[in-house]
This record gives sequence, structure tokens and C-alpha cells, in this order.
Amino acid sequence: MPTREIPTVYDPKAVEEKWYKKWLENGYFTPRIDKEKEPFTIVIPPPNVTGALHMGHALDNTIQDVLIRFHRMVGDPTLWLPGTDHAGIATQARVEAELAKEGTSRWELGREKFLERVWKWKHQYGGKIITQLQRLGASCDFTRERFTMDEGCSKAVREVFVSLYERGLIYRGNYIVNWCPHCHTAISDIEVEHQDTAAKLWYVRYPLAEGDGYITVATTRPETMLGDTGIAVNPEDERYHDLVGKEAILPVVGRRIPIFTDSYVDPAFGTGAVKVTPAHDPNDLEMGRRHELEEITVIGPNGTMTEAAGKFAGLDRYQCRKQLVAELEAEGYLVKIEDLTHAVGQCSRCDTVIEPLLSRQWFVKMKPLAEPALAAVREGRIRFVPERFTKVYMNWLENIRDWCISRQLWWGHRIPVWYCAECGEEAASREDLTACPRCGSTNIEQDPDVLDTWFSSALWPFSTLGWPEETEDLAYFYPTSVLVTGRDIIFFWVARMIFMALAFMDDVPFREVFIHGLVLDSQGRKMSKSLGNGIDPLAVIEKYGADTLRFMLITSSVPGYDLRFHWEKVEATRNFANKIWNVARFALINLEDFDPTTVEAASLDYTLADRWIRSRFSAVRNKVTEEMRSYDLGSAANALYEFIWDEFADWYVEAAKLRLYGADKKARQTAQYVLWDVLERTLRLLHPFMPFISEEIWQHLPHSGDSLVIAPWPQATGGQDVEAERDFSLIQQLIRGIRNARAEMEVPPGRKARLLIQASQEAAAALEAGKPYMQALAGAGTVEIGPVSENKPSQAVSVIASGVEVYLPLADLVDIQKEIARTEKEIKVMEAEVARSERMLANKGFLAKAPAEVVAAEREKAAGYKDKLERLQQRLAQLKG
RNA sequence: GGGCGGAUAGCUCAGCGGGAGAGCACCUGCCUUACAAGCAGGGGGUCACAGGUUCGAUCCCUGUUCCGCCCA
Repeated sequence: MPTREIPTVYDPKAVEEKWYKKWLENGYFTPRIDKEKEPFTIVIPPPNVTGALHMGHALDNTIQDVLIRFHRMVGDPTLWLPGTDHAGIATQARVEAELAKEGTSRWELGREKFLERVWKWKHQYGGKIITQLQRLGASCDFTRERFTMDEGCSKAVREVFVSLYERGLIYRGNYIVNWCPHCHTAISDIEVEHQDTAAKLWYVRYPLAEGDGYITVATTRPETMLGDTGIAVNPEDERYHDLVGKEAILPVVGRRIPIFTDSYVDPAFGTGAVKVTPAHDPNDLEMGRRHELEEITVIGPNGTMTEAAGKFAGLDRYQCRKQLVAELEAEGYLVKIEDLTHAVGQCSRCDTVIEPLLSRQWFVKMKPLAEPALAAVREGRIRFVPERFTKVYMNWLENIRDWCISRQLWWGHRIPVWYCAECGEEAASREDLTACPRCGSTNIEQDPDVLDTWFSSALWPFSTLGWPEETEDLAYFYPTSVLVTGRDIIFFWVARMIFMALAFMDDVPFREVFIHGLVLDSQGRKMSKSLGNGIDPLAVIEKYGADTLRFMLITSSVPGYDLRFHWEKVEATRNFANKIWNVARFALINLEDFDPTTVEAASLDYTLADRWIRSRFSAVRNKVTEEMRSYDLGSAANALYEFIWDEFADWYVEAAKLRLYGADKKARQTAQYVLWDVLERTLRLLHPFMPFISEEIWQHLPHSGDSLVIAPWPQATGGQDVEAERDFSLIQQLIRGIRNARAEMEVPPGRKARLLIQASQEAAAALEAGKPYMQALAGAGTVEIGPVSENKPSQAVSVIASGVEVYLPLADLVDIQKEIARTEKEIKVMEAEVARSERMLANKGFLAKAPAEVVAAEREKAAGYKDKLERLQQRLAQLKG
């Protein structure tokens, strides 16, 4: 027999570790492959190995765990595959920082030693986020944990790279890339964040080569003029017609540069004439290549001016700007300076201003890959939830540019391309090469760069399941069911997984994408290290428990929208956990002598309250189940909150006490049975949201099975008990009315009041059944129920509903003036209701066009209001008479 | 500049075609043998503004204002 005694206060610490350990030991998180069943699969968005759990992870993984636990209970073979991402730049930076402290650097160490060092770091500190996920309660199958740089994933990366290379979808070329002078590597377009910044627009006069005319250009980056090789104007721009084809002299430098037309130029910006610097601006590069301009690199990889910048060589780019502008001004070339704000690209990792740099990099050709990825979503093979994110995804892919995938780092998947020093061969290979495949020379070298981290993440849904091997896991669990991730990562990851999967698996990576928002601080700002406004989920778990954090996050979130973190909400949720704990304590205390296996459920004497709570359970069970499937998790959790607190604890438990404390054995047993049954099944509904507290209580309750983790989801039972819900609702209404009347008449809480009830025939049965509840919950003494009569008590407080009049003859306590005021107030409210209802029913359009059931419902309401109003008016007349 | 989202009680947010809801805060009364992290009662809203569609609009459409995010 399980122990039925539990402590008076819920202590999450005492239970969380215990249960999590047991769950792991029993292998509950590892699915059994059953070919007869459709699996439910999620691959985790792999957090960075360097990472620590933050609120965003907490939300993302709680959502996944709720879905996973639900499906496991429903009986689907359920796999949640965990893992981490090697996070190229972040991890490398972390280890480099360590080296710097030791007074050395990666260059000093050399590539091989450095990588050894990073692996060592990874084994020692990396992946602590995985244990943090366990604190959250995440029920991942850790036997299948993966890492983007492990052998299998690396093999997948090789295969994909070489295959794309062979298909001509990966190429190497000289293009402008986003160069981070601080991280010292190229980064992709989406790793650049655009920040509106106050800036200047410099108007600079370029003299014409012939004659004494000039042309004025406007630029936000005067230092790049050192690399200017042309001036462009819009072909439609008549202001410059006579200058097209002529040459200008680059001030300070003295180079002759051509003036030409290109429709890219916006005649409305600046002067309508733009300087063209092909080596330092992507648009200029395109123009330059159209017009065969020279590409002169004047800013180098570390952000300082190159030799090509002449006398400015060696200066930092901003120093150069200052000096150059001064010189232009001194020599009369500077026309004016305007203020403007424009978007400045910054490195998303270190906030350094990006330098567009012409360099030789590897790219993935996107158009051919994007097309099927667009089609998959357009045709509904992948569905975004909420639906509006479809557009974000489509817009991005429709305007996609080629993806720069090479990074000038050491930590990552090294580009599997070898160059032959003898014959110049460039060979991509699945196996490491030691000799040139063309000339056989051993004088070959592998490309020094590594791949963008997202290249390997893009393969995650299938590389983790064993691809390119044809594994059982891959055959069974792929494609995955749903991807759960934040809206900030649609481009980085979601889109890339989709096109990679379509290109290599010939199938979608997941059928649905559930997008959630960001967790903001209480003022609505993003949580960030620099602001110091982040809240550590582990601190919340430490103080309030994982269930509280989980439930708080879920009930605060609406699909697709950001949510704010408030400690008040955490506390409110903690209070809810405590409510559950205490209602369970109550149950356990009263179930000491109860054994469900000896009870015949069919032969018990169910009361109105029993029927009501069972009907309400059935409704909430259906709602939660439905909303789990439609991803309305916050709504589902709120439904449980309301059911547990408002209906089960506040009403059912109170109503059941009568019989639990009473002498009638069978009545007591019935109450015990319903209390146990509803609580036990409610815990199962609660488990996906609050796995720990639900398990702890469930284990103390009589139950069958080893763990709530693998307990079956409650079945849908018969329909609602409409009659019980209606009758109990009437009783609740009267009890509230009586409580209110007592409070307003200042009846001492301990004083029992006799109830005289006059009711219509229809209401009588419900009232008879509700009698004990009114006695217990409304401080009623004897209750007399009779037909409506002229004979109404005068020195009494009244509670009036449709078809029912309740009188509390409290002789000395009744203040007639107060009672008149109360009645008048209610009459006013009721008059407004009747008026509203009658206005609707008098509207011919309403009667003719509104659905019949709406009209019928309105008629019924109107009748009820009118009945109540009449009774109130009679009562008022009596009080005044 | 383009796109998306938001504006509902003092605060934070649900609801999204048929009588305005929750939590917190506030007021009143209760240590009622599960819970004071609680129980019971109560007050509080021209649902941003202006038009339109509809028998009926907080909800749908258009526009305006103000906030936020994404893309260029």
C-alpha cells in the first residue's frame, strides 16, 4: 500500500530530483519502436554547447516536453531527440579567451593543438545545458543524444557538402561578404543585425577630368572613396545627361574614374549621383561588374586601411574617415554635411560594425534549393502554427541570396576541399585526401576554412537519426512530427532544414512548425547580457520548483506572441501548485481507509455534486485534449487551473465534506470514490504541464501502473451530464446569493440562518438535491422548500432567482431599508437585461436572420429575466408596503 | 521604404460576430479540523479613434494615431 501521508507544504526540491532520477533509470523516455503505430517525433533545437539555459530555452523546451509527454501518454511511440550545437564562433571565442588569460593564443598553439584544446573544453564544460534541461523536467531520450560535430553528424555534413558541390550548388567565388573585423571571419547575411544609427551624409565634389565642371556625390562612408572606380547616375536622370560618358577626378587620390548610367541608382537620394566602390559595397560590386570596373580593396580584414589607400594605409577605418574628411574640406571638395539615420550592419555576436569586404568564399546557390522549399509550404506539406508565419518564411525564401558558408575559424566542420599545388586541381571529397586525384601529387592542402555552424544544424532532423546510413531510426522516426522554435530563428534554421531535407531526404523534415514568441522582461525588453535584465530559469526552479516555472511559462504564452516575465505571475503559479498539493492532502487524509479495487463504481449512490464534477471533468478533459492537438497549450493549462481551483477545490471538495465526515457508509464511500477518481484522472491531465508534483501526488494515491509518465491519457467518457450541470449551477447561484446577502446584512459568520424557499415545480427537485450544499456552504440551518405562495416572510432577507425565492428570516438582523436598497439595485440590473433582451426580440431583422437557436436562447433568457424581475418587484412592493 | 503584430479593469494579459473575463493590486469580513501561498463577499472597463459591412461589432473590412518586431 502506498503511503497516504504527505507534508503540509509542497517542497519541490524534495521531489523533483527523486522522480527525475527514477524516470531516467526506468528508461521511460526511450521509445519502443512499434511498426503498427505512427510515432510522434521532435528533434530538439540544439542549444549551443557553450550555452547556459535561459528563459527562451525554458519556454521552448517546456512546450516540447508538454507535447512529448502528452503523446507518450496517448500511447504514441514518442521520441524527443536531444543534442547540442558546436556553435563555431561562440565556442572558439570562449576557448580563445581562456588562452588569452594564459598569455597565449590559437596562433601560437597551432590548429591541431587548438582543436584538441576545444574538444577538451567541450568534454569538460560543454553540454552542461543538457543537465539544466533535466532540471526543467525535459523527457528527452538521452540515449540518443547527439552533437553536431560527432562522427555521424560530421559524416552527414561531408556527404551534403560534396553532393551539393557535385550538383553545382556549391561554388567558390569573390564576392562582398559581411566581414566582422572583431571575430575575424565572414558571416552570413542573417548574422548581421541592422541598427538604426544617427549618421552623416557627406556631399563631395568630384572635378571633371575635362573642363572646370564637377559632379557632386553623397556618401555615408567617405573613407571608401579611396577605392572608388566610377560614378553612377540613373539613366532617366536628365540632370546628368551631359556628363555621362565623361570622366571625373577622384579628389585626394587623383584617379580618373568614368561617369556612367545604371538603373540601380535612386535619383532621389542625395544628389542622384553615387560614387561606386566595388570592393566595399555589394551593390557597387554588382554595378562594377556590369560596367567592368576595377575592384580596389582599401580596407583590410582587421578594419584598417590597406596599402591601396596610399598615404592612409595602416589607419583605422574611422581615423581615416576623419583625416580624409578634414583634407577634403581643406581643399574645398566638401560641399556640405547632412544628418541622417540609416541602418548600420553589426555583427550579431559582438556588435562590431560589419565591413563589407570583397573576398574569396564558399557559397550555396540558393535559387534551386529555395524553390522546392517554397512549394512544400505552399502545398501544405509543412504547416506553420500560427499560420501568419508562413508569410515571413515565404518572403524570405522568395528574396533569398546565395548563402556564404565559409568561416575563417578553426572550430567547425572543415571544408572538405583540397587544392593541388602542382596542377591546381580543386577536389571536394567524402574521404580525406592525401594525394591529388588528378595528378597524384601529394603536395595538396585542405581548404583552411570551416563551415557555417548552421550548415550542420540544417541537417539536424535527419543527421541525428543516422543519415546517410539507412538506420531503423531514420526509417521509423523521420519525418519528425513538429518543430518547436522561436520566431527569431525561422531564417537561420527552419528554412534551411526544409530545403536541405527536401534536397537529401526527398521529404519534409517535419510536418508542422510551431512558432512561439520571446520571453521579455517585465518592461517588455529583450533579455540580454548587456542589459543585465535576464532572469535565470534555474534560479526560478531553485526557489519555486520546475513545475511552477513550466506552468507559468505555458499559461503566460499565446502561440506566436511574446510574453513578459513577472515575478508576480511566478508567485501566483506557485500558489496554484500549493493549492493542488493541499487539495491532494485533503484527499489523502480522507482516503485512508479507501481502496478503489473493492468498490463497484456502478452501484454507488452518486449525488448531484458527484454527477456535476464528473461532467465538468469530462468537459475539461476534452478541452485539454483538443487544445494539445491545436497547440493552444496556454488555454489548456488555464482550463486545468480553473477546473482544479474553482470547481474541484472550491466547490466539489466542500460539497463532499458532508458525506466524508458523515456516518452513512455508502455515501462516504461514494464521495471517496469520486474524489479519488476525479483527482487521479486530473493528475494525468496535469502531468504534461507539471510532471513532478503530479507524479508525487499520484504515487501516494491508489493507482495502477508504475509512473504517471507512462500512464494512459484519460479516455473521453460519455457526454456531458447537462441536467446535473444545470441543477448544480442553480444551487451555486443561490449559495452565492445567500452569501452575498449575509455579507451585506452583516450576519455573523457563525450564525446559521433558516431558509424558506418558495419554488416552481421545475426547480423543486434540484433544490431538494441542493439542500445539503446550501446548509454546508451558505451557513443555512433548516431548509424548508415549498411552492410559491402569497405568504412571504416579511422580516427576512431575500435571494431571488428565476423560478426561486429564498427567504432568510433573520428577524433582528434584518434592516428593511438595506433590504429595499438591495432589491432596488437588483431590479435596476434586471430591468436593463430585460430591456436589452426585448429590444433584440422586437427586432424583425434579428428574428428573420439570426440563427434559430440564437433566437430561441434569447427567448429563454428573456423569460427567465422577466420572471426574476417580477418576483423582485413583488418583493419590493411587499417591503415597502 | 516594405511587411507583420499590438492598443480590452490601476498593472500584466485572455477572449475575437449574439449578455465584457482572469491573475495581480484594491476594499470588507473570516486563523471554517486541505491550503492565510488560504476562504467568502465587493468595487473597478464609451474593449485607442473615425468610418463601413451586418438583424447585431471588442471581435470582420477601410482609414488615422501611438507602440513593438522583422526585412531593405
